[in-house]
Order: sequence, then structure tokens, then C-alpha cells
Amino acid sequence: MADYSNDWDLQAVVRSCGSAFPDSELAETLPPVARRYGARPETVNVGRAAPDFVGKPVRASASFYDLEYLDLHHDHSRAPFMVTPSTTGNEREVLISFPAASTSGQRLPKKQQPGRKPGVRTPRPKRSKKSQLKKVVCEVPAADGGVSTDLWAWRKYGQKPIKGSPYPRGYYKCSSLKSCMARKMVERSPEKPGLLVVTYIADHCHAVPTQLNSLAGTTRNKLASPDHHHQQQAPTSDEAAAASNSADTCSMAEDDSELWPPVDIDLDDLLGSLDDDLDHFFDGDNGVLGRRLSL
DNA sequence: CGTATTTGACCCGCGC
DNA sequence: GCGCGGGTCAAATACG
Repeated sequence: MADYSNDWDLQAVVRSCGSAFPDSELAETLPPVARRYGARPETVNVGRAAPDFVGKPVRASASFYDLEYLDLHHDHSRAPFMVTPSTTGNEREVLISFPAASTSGQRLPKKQQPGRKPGVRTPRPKRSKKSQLKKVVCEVPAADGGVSTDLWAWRKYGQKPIKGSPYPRGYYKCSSLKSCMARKMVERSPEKPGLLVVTYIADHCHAVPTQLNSLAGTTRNKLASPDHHHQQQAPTSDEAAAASNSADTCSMAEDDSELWPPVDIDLDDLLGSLDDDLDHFFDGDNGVLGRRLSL
């Protein structure tokens, strides 16, 4: 079956980045997989654009920063990222980078260690070949307010230290739909600690959730507690948390106060203004986008 | 009580 | 074939 049938979200990411360039430049910059997005008229993706949020730290009760939010069709000079083919040479991989990195916020600490009893283990289905997975790699500023975050609801399912990198990598899967295979990995760039490297893998098999974290009832939006500031943890854990929270959508949980400047915006307010913006957007000369909204 | 996060254990692909 | 390293699972725990 066409394994690209659910590509649209990844393509959306690429599309978003692509607009940072003049079309001609984009055509030269992107590998085939990145240029292919235009050929999907049936897509249901709503490319929300939120130019006002680019580079602007915002705090919300859930994630709203998708690359989709970045304004890709208006002001190129404001587009905070660049798209380049992955250095791996893999056609299925695209590197999206956000040059304007800022310093990372410090995250807090956590408590003790849960664990898992050795032994019992259920058999798991065979893993698909890694090399066959579609990947979109984004580099985003670590602490500028989460330009990198997206509309999807993610649930963290793992974290691993990566050889050669002082920073651990966080693993997230889409929590909107249990059957959704979309995943992402978030790690801090060893060369540029101010950058987070976000790798999107697989596709969402559903539309952007109108209610983020639909499976979750709660988004752990812990309030900052004084204790948090006194507890210190291993740097790698802090970094991981910072990375996760900065680039993740729904896990911007504990103590964002250190990570997020004191700008408080409710998601509803945010989306409300966004909707206005979108109405504008779709009513304008963007017939293409309008057509893409074919739900 | 339900859900998210943490984190050690386990699984598996890949290079040698 | 073996070992390494990355990716995933799932129990324990935190939190609303």
C-alpha cells in the first residue's frame, strides 16, 4: 500500500520549513521527499499559521507550536528556520534548522526512581527496519519559548543517554490516538547546546487534535514549587527535561517558569486569535491552503 | 482514580 | 556470531 498515504503531517513540517526559502531555492535545497508535498490535494491538514508566535515565547496549557504554526507563506525574513538535506544522505530525511538559537533554560529535578521488575515481559511485534522509517529532523532553539513545539499531543515513553552526546534523548509518541504511530525524538545538539534536535518519525493517522492530550485528561502543568528550585539533579537529566519541555508539546510541565518567560497565554485565547488569523488567512489569496482544509 | 512521567530492563538492528 | 548502542516496554510513582 502506498506508505505515503499518511504523509501529510510530515510533509506539513517540510512544507512549513520550505517556505523559508524562495521557491526556486527550496527546490534545490530539499530532497525529493521534501518537495513532494504539493501533490496531495486530498490532504486534510490545516496549515495553521501563527506568525505572531515566531520567536515569541509563549506559555500555554498545552502545545500549540507546530512547525505548522510558523508563517511560511508570508514573511520569509521572519521564518526562523532553514531546510537542508540531511547529512546522512537519506532521501527520507530532511534537516530543518532554526539558526536563532538561544540559551537553554534550566529544568528541574525530579524525585526518586521508579523502576521495573526484571523478568516478566510480553513479546513485542517485530520492529520495522530503522532505515525504512521516514524521518524529518528539525533543529530548534532550546529555550526561546518553544518554536519547535507542535500541535500534536505527545506522550513521553522513554529517555536514553546517547553515546557521544552529553545530552540524553527523549522519546515521544503521539497520545492523541493509540493507534497512531507518529513518534518523535528530542535531543540537545552536542555542538550547539542552544539547539534541540527534534526528529519526527512516522505519520499521524488522524487530524490535529482539537483537544490536545485527548487520552490524557490532564496535562501535567505543575506549578513551580520552591522545592523544585532547591533540588538539583544530574545535568543530563536537567538538560533532557529542558529539551523535552522545550520541544515537546504537551509535556511542558513542571516549573515552566524557569524555561518560559513570564508571558502567560491560555491556549484558548491563543487559538482564538489564531482562528481569526486563520480566517483571514484562508479568506485571502491562499486558495491552496483553503483547499487543503477539506475536512 | 486516571493519566503522564521516569527509568531500568529488554529487544533488535547493525557494524565488525 | 558477538557486542554495542539505540529504541521500546512497562512497573513504579507523581500529580490533578
